[in-house]
Amino acid sequence: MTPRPEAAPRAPLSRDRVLSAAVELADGIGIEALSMRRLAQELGVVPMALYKHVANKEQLLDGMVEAVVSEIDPPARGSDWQGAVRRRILSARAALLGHPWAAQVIRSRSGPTPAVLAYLDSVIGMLRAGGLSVDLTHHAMHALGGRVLGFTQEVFDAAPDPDPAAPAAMPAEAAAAYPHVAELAMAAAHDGDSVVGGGCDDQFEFEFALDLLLDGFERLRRQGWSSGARRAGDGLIA
Amino acid sequence: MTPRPEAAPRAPLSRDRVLSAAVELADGIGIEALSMRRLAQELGVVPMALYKHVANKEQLLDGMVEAVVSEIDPPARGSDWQGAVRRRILSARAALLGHPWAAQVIRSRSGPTPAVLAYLDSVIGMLRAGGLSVDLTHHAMHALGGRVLGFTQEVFDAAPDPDPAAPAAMPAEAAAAYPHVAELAMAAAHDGDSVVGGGCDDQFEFEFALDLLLDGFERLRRQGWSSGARRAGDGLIA
DNA sequence: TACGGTAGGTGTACGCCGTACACTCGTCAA
DNA sequence: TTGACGAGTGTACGGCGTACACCTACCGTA
Repeated sequence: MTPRPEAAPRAPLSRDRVLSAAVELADGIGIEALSMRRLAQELGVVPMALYKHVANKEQLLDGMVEAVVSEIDPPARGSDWQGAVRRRILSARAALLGHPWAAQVIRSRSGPTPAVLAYLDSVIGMLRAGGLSVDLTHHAMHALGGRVLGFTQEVFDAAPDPDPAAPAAMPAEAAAAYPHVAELAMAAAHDGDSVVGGGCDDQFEFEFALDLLLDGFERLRRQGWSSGARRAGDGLIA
Repeated sequence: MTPRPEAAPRAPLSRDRVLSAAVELADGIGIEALSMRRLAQELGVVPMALYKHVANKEQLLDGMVEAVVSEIDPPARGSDWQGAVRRRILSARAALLGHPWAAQVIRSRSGPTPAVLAYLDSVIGMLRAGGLSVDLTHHAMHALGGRVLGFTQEVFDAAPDPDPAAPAAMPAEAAAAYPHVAELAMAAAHDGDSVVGGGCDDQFEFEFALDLLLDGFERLRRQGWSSGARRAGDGLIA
């Protein structure tokens, strides 16, 4: 009667259990509050027990990234390259949207994890299949940057406003000092947009920028653009 | 003879001295190694002395951002709006390029500091003066995102390769698993580009993406685009 | 049945971190 | 002369990641 449930004997740890608990905890309390000690406590275990399953906190974060990136839908078939890439990127965005910490963690890693690499590989493949040259594909991937994984590229990481009831119509003194910002904030009155990036329609902003880039790539493809010609100067497009 | 230089009596601290020492130290040892204790030591002072000049580490970081952003050249006059915005953004990039930690710190702040706000205000003003509608300007600013301050938008923050002599031609096994990535890495042989973002010409990539966006804005302006019409779907441009 | 190796969980401890709080000491106005 | 004040100090606390030694339950083998 060794495994008798006299006091809920706690399931044994495993790397997967550690990682998914970490993801869930980060979702709940934020990545900056996620510590090895806090995670251990959540799992009903002493902190050092975690180190039997992950080498250190860095590797824990890597594992969390892998877990999240693996949720991205596989690529769909058919249709034009722009639509295909668009759908894939939007599904990446959807997958990462529930894990606001993921962008920051991925950016902070020094190199890509296998799942990220596989994802990037698939997007590159779609661009190539769409007829973009290696050269153009290369620059397109740089131009997309983190956006390829669905990251928003705001100046600030846009912590959700803790008090959405007072959307801060800009303190009037500030509005005078920064008139153009104030004009934008005023106009974005579809909800209380504070400065830039407060309460706008993130999804629309994301798709706007994405489509602008994809259209640009397609235009360059059609005209056989190559990075050899026309470097600096005014405008890539004649 | 109180201030006699018997042992280099150390200049008194000041907020400015603290901030500029912090900027210099972060440039030297990296932002993650910058601690209040380390900074104090650099200034020949006990850690708590810093707290007479900055409220806490958060405010220290804010002050560092202000210091760096204030280095951005003032806007130039004349010429078309694209050229003007382009030059301003490239000078922001130039200013922040010497402080690789700045992008990360700015992103991690929850709100904009005054200098950042003033800079954004000036860029918005240039777009408006160029004839973009409030609506289009708003979305353009979101599309630019951190790029408006010269941030690169790579998936990874691209720590400089500590061993540039071994540029990692991709381990062959990896090349097989990620063929499209390998193709790109191979082609970007103008130097040892590892994966995506290793050793490419960052300045070119930045200008490529920037010009693509600016051209897109101008195109939308010319056709009187408004976010009211044509939301989701395939392509912003008819 | 006895035994030795091993994998997983524990406990203690170290050196960092940010910073609260009480203090000393030099300067200067009244 | 005194007393307030601002700058720098010293000590201490709670948190962090994790090295290292330990215990213990389980296993295959002899």
